[in-house]
Amino acid sequence: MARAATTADAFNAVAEPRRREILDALTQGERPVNDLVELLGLAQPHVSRHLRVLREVGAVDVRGEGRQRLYRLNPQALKPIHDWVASYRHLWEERFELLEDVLEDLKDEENQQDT
Amino acid sequence: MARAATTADAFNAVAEPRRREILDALTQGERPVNDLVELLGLAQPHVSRHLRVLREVGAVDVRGEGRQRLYRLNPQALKPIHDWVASYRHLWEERFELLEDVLEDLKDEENQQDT
DNA sequence: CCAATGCATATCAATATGGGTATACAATTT
DNA sequence: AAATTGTATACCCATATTGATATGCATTGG
Repeated sequence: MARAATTADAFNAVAEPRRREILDALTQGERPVNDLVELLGLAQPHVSRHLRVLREVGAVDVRGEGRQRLYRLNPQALKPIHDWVASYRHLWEERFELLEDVLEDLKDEENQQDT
Repeated sequence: MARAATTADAFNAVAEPRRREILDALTQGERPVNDLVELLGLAQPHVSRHLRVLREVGAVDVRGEGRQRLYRLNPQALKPIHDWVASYRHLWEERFELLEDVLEDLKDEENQQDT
């Protein structure tokens, strides 16, 4: 048996650095393929391929706009990853650091309310 | 070019479900290989192989104890993953849910203080 | 209607995976 | 010292990946 398909789940899809870059870029908002091609400095077919993988695990959505295809982030697909690692967090963080982070979360929360 | 090695980084190492199971098991504490063999229901050579990958990315440490090899979790190796997904968290969570989680974190924190 | 633009897909190569099985090695026990 | 237990490593196979390149298809412009 070979390694699990990259489309098997978000864990596999996101193991590829370029795909993480794509997702990172999409946090800025919807983008057509060529934007990503430029941003990543990859050949267009590669970007399309990566986007396909991301689409198959539900990490991005597409929308046709004229002859462009606009890709948009679908962050919920990353939740399983978050949930899994999050359960390890207390193991590497000391108590005080943990508290700090929680307080930071609260601050972030407030900032968002202002937005 | 082929896919990145599973030992390339924690992202790749952890993309394999069995390796996540191993890490999950190790949250309970140090364990010899055969314990994991039983827990996972995998052949011993496979478990050893998975452990090697996890060792190479720093996710576990080993210690020889008699003829056993005791593996222990090294959770800090997962921090990069956490940090990456965490930045997406606010994108999938609604404000109220976020607040709830923060409160839950606080509660967890208190519980740990009691431990 | 034909050309051009924006993407997607197909194909080829090189690679390394994960599982199976056999075997080597190390520490213990008898 | 020989046998046993606990692990690691070597080798085989089938598979699917990433990158390159060429090509197909759809939408829009002239």
